[in-house]
Amino acid sequence: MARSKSTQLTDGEQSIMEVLWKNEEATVREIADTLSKDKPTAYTTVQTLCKILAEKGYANFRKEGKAFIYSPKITQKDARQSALTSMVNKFFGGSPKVLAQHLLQETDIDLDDLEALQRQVDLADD
Amino acid sequence: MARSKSTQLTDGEQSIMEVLWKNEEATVREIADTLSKDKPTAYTTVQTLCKILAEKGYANFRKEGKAFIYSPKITQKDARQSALTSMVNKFFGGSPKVLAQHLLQETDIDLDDLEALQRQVDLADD
DNA sequence: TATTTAAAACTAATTAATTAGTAGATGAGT
DNA sequence: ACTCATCTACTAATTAATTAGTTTTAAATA
Repeated sequence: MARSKSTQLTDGEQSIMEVLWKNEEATVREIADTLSKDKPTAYTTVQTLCKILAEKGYANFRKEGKAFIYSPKITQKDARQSALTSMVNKFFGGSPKVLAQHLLQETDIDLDDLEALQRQVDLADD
Repeated sequence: MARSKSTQLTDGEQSIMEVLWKNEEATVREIADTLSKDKPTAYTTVQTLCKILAEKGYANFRKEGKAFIYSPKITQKDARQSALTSMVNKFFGGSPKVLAQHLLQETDIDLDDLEALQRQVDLADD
């Protein structure tokens, strides 16, 4: 037996999704160029990862001319939620409250910050 | 080129650390038995993982008789912090506040809960 | 239309992660 | 001391993840 395919976004997949979320849609070329600003990335590497993202159901694609244009199939919010859930399960005994407590204890976030955030949440409907 | 060794705890490593944190220390046999309650796990599988945990600096070991006894070298709190930091970087643009906002929006945690947690934090000095 | 260019498709190599079997060493009990 | 149980050490197989080269195809342009 060996490892089973991760349901989570891997690091490589994640960095491409980041571009797709920012741009709404993008060609492989655009993604490769964007990622290469940060770290030189071969065109074919991006191509491979895009194909995997589509296979895994994270991205859609359509053909325009001879190039594929990729777009996100899941929202960033959903990806965050899914990552958060799995991390809470793995590290915080499945309890978001334990995570919240950890945040209050170990980061510089305090109640005032959270109250401010709460107000934003109440206002915006995103 | 291929993937580089993960600095994060992998799933397998994590499940063993969980036992070590709960028991303070444990033999391979004890860990294997504990994990097997959940999912049948070969003794040698646990043995391999324990060795890796020691190599990676997550666990200590000492010999007693012919058996090794493993103990955690990092605290659960540290593991949580490190996991949290890397997940905030990966999914929340490096901002714990964005994570906090997400928590308020997408989970059933509200400000009252957080205030209660804050009081606990203020009392306990852990 | 022939050529150039750029994209997809295919191929492939490497390594971590996962899982566990087998052989050999060692300590415990008789 | 000898046997038996058990532990470590060694070996190994599989697959996802990562990265990118090579070949083929198709669009653009001269």
